[in-house]
Amino acid sequence: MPVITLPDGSQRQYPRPITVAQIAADIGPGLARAALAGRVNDRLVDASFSVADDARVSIVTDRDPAGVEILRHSTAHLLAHAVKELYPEAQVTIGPVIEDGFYYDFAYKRGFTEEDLRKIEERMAEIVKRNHPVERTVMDRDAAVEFFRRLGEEYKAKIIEAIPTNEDISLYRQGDFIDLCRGPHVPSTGKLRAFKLTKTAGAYWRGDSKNEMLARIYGTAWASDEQLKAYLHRIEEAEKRDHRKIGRQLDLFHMQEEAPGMVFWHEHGWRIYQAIEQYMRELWRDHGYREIRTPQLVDRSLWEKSGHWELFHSDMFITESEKRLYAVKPMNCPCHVQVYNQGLKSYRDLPLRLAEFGVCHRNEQSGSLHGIMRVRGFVQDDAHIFCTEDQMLAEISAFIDLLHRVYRDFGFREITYRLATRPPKRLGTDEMWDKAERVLEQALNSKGLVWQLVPGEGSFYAPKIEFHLKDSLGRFWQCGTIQVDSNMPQLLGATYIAEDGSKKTPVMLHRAILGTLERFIGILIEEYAGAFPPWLAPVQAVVLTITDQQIDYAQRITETLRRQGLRVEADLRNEKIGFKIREHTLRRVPYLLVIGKREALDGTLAVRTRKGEDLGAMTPAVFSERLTREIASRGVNFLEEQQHRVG
RNA sequence: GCCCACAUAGCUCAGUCGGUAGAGCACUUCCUUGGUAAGGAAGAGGUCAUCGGUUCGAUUCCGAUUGUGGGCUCCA
Repeated sequence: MPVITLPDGSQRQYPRPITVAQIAADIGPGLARAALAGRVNDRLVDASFSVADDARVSIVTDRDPAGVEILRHSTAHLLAHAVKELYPEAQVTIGPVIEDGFYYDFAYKRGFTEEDLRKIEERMAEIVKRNHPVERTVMDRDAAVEFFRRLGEEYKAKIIEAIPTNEDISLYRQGDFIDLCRGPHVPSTGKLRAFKLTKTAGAYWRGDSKNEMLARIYGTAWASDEQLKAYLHRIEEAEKRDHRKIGRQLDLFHMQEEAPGMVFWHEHGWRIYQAIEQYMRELWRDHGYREIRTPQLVDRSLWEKSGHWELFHSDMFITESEKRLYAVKPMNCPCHVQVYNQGLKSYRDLPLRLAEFGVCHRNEQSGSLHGIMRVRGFVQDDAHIFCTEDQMLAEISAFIDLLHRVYRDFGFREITYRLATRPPKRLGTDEMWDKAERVLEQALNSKGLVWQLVPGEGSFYAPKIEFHLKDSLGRFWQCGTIQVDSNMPQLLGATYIAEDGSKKTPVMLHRAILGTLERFIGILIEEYAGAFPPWLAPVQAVVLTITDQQIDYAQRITETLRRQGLRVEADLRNEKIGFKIREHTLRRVPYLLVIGKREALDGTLAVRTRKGEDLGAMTPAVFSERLTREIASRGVNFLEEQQHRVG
């Protein structure tokens, strides 16, 4: 006699065990149709799940985020079902839900083509029409292994073998297709409607590059066609913000075949770059950092001492001169230790913070290059803090505060925090790693941050906190980092004289806020879709003449504004004003200063923003004063606020 | 590095079932001096990524290389 408590608090009693679907039907026919699954005492279950005891039950529909996840998961099964029907030789492996969709990996003699995708999609629609019930069965582990072996599904068998032997395995069947799955799933294939296969890709079996490549198919699935359409539209819009596209449109930089993974910065891109450098320099100055500069090429012996030669070798560009081998520096840390090592250091010198816009090169795998986000030549806003163990926590904490301040100034709200711990290939003792990981964790917690643990992803010399930002397509990129390292100072002989006169090894904190200027600017371009706030905009204002009569006045004004440190250009071309407005609006110039007969006569400017607002006429002095104030406050346009986030 | 796709004018893209190419924008010149998102006309511009193969003939078909894109692995 189970008593069922519904989310609204109401209770229903049934004479015998009852399924979630029956409860839904008992509540109403609409809900019965909409039911995808159930939640019984907070556990997600199939609609066919039978409730025997008293329980809290809610019906999961596609209005529930968990319901949409179930849709996506079931659509992954639908995809596998279709693939097995069309390509029986393909073996199924795994098919998880991801953000906005799902994928499924198949072992097949070749990758799937666009043509295949169309066929598979059609077959999926057909299976939906057949409306197969989706049924759950349970098998013991060994029987399940045997079962999939007999089907020729070696990968599934291997997956199940990894599950403890005494556990039961749940299988889901729809028509002739059976897959291993924890579930839950939709009650029948007819529930799946709004989906689309989006792309194919290769992916290693078990995510290990030593293993064979599988053929992956990505798809997206939604509760309704409208939602699917909205999603596809959102992706299309996001692609317009691609930094590579905008970089070309705004003439910020280019890359070319002869220098893969290296950026040719053009004047306008370089202005953004310099604005950021200048900003960071001021911050360094105000927070006790000392800026230095170290060499590009360093003899192999230093890299051997630091461990790079052994553990980072394939990432380094090596060059030879007079029978000596040099590496182009992939990191600045060993060089910074050399600067530290000049002269005796006392505990009184600590913490010592050495900063550099460090030009580094890494021979990244060709396949991982990506616009200016992932390059081979880059500049880090790098610094190394040499300190005692007692000072670590305070330094890390101050660093996180500084990073937050910087990200806020650039307009970023959403930061993802990850703690990456010791990798398999590493330097040093476990005690060192224990201590280093602990202090990073402590710092994160003391800030009350929500963070994610990523075991094994630290660098070879230290664990790290990673600060990630999102690009326009929602892909995460690590920008900031802080790493606690006792290895490097020891290997490179860094010491200080402690209070008691003994020689001690300092701890070294590796840290970057932007990460690399290249990646950071890439993210920035996508965040603002090229419409930079005035303090970063390569051109802050353009003076536009209406006729040739105003050329002299326009040139005078432009010169005046430039002398005040503003990035101002003049457009004196013999073109109609509408044409010029259009062009500079498309270039996202924050302010357009129109000069016609009236303005020339009054000694004013007609100010228009890139959003199209008319700010009316003002004198050059007033405009300059307002813009200067705005730049100093690092605000977005006085009329724009945070509108870059919308649309 | 691996899987798949792609590479045509400065940009965005058509096109050639194998007979060496076309549009729009941009560019140059001329006309136009026009008040807030494209004024008009003419002109110039391409070894169809590179190298090789097949062919009477290759930008087109095949192969390799390089680069780019989407993923995977790796990473800031």
